[in-house]
Amino acid sequence: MQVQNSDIAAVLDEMADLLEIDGANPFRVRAYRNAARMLLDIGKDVREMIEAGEDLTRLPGIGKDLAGKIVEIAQTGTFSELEEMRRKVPPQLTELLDIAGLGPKRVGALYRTLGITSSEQLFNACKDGKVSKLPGFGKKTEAKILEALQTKFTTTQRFLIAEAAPYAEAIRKYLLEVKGVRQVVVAGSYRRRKETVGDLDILVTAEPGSNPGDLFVRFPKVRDVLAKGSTKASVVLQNSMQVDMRVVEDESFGACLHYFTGSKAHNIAIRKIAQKMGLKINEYGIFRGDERIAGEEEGSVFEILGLDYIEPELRENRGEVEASASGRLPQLITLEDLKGDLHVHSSYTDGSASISTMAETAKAYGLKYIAIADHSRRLRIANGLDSSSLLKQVDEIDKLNANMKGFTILKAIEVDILEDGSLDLPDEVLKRLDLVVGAIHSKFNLSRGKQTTRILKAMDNPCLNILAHPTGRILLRRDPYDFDVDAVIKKAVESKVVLELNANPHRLDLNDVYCRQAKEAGARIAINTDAHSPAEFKNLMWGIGQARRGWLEARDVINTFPVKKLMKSIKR
DNA sequence: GCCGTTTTCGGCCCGACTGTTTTCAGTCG
Repeated sequence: MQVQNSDIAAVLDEMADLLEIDGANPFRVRAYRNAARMLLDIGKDVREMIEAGEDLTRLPGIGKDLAGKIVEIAQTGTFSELEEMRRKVPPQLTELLDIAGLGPKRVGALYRTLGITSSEQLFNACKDGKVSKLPGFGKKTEAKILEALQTKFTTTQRFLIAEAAPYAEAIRKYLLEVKGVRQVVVAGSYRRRKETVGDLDILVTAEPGSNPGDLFVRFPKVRDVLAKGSTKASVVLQNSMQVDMRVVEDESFGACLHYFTGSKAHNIAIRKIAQKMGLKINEYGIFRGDERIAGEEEGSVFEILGLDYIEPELRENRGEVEASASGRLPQLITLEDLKGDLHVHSSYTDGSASISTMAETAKAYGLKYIAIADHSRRLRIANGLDSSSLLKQVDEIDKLNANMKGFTILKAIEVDILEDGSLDLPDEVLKRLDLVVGAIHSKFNLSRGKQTTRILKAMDNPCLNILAHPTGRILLRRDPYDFDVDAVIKKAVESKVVLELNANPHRLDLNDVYCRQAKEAGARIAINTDAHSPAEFKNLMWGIGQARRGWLEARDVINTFPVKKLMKSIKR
């Protein structure tokens, strides 16, 4: 297994944790954390950069020191200072940081005074009343730790954005009915359309005197109230999702919305610019000295700093601030730009509805075409089509199209890419179709080399038009298969094979970073639902969210084209 | 540990809530 960026990031993050527990300079800790985050964001394989002799100090936040350490990690999986630190601070301590209410200072104190290194030891120490006697700890803290340990309270659980959406909407509606409440907006990673969210951040403006927090903590699905003040409250829902609510004055609404939309890294970048201009930004507004000069509208935050408005999906400090300053922000794709869906299933295989029902539903969603791309014969479990059933389907589609007005059903297949890189149906049959979507549904565990060769070979087949869910990940459940994404993107550019952004909220594959990498390399994307039922067309919104996070514009996405242009441009 | 139109040292985003204190440290976002 090759060392990936995420492996290097994990090692740097561990160092940051241990340094923090050891009481190191917080800015030094931040340097490690920033470096770890940057590695996850750049969309370039650092190991390959090293092999190519590239200068790592040109990466943001990487100086001579960290560059050397990253090289060492890439070669050995660790670095000498971390090994030294592990001898000084037991690495198991980092697990205690996951306990709610325990941060590096307290974990360090528990270790130094009581020698605690595991949650079991911590549990016993609390039971014996030893923890409450430590300076800085008390009875309440001890009880909180015990409760957290007993309920196995984890703050690290994440939820698919589509899972969080019904809760976000329900809480929004609930709060809007509270007397005196004027505005309710769900901010945070939900507003940035991140593929998974750790919590919900809700921003409220209300008449003076009304107290939305009182009702917020009584929302029916609340399990625990973590904190409740006059302007801020936090609760945990029955499904363990944390929800934070913040009440602000109207005059601060814009600044607060920007602040609570984040990301943290984006906010820091914005505040640095303000600082250079002698201004101060906080969640209440933009200030010159004590004078508030803006804050009611979110747009004013950018305007005052001389920046173009940055859409929430871009706010990750991945270059959007610089692009905004120089007028180079992308014109992000919107849901309305989509004209069709090129990956739709029917009851011919594992879909729940007939071709005509899927077509009618797509039409009702405002689409002008869909491609019926059912499974091929290899996928027995899904009743995959052989050549003759596929040709029957082709006949049915021809008949349906004869009676369609202003809508086209394209003839397609989601053909299995077999282990050797060949396609699961003969070329003569595939050539009868309007387009061919290829996908991997087996042998996920091939070696990196073999998996890459398999995909590249499939892309060499001129029948193939679209590579479906290219990395094969299932969010929160299954990692992507191991292959060389850079090579596949390069091949997509050369071969004109389109890469799919699968809009199913469990997949969202390609992800944001790869979408952007593909766009910059000159590859084209198709945003497809992979719908197995009529209800799944609504998933296009999650695909659009991820596409926008990947800086995609309408021209990068082929199913924004009218059907004629689409058919012309998909030809290889 | 990084960084530089206050450039090789001295900064590094900012504030709310809690609990343990009696003015503040720790945690969290």
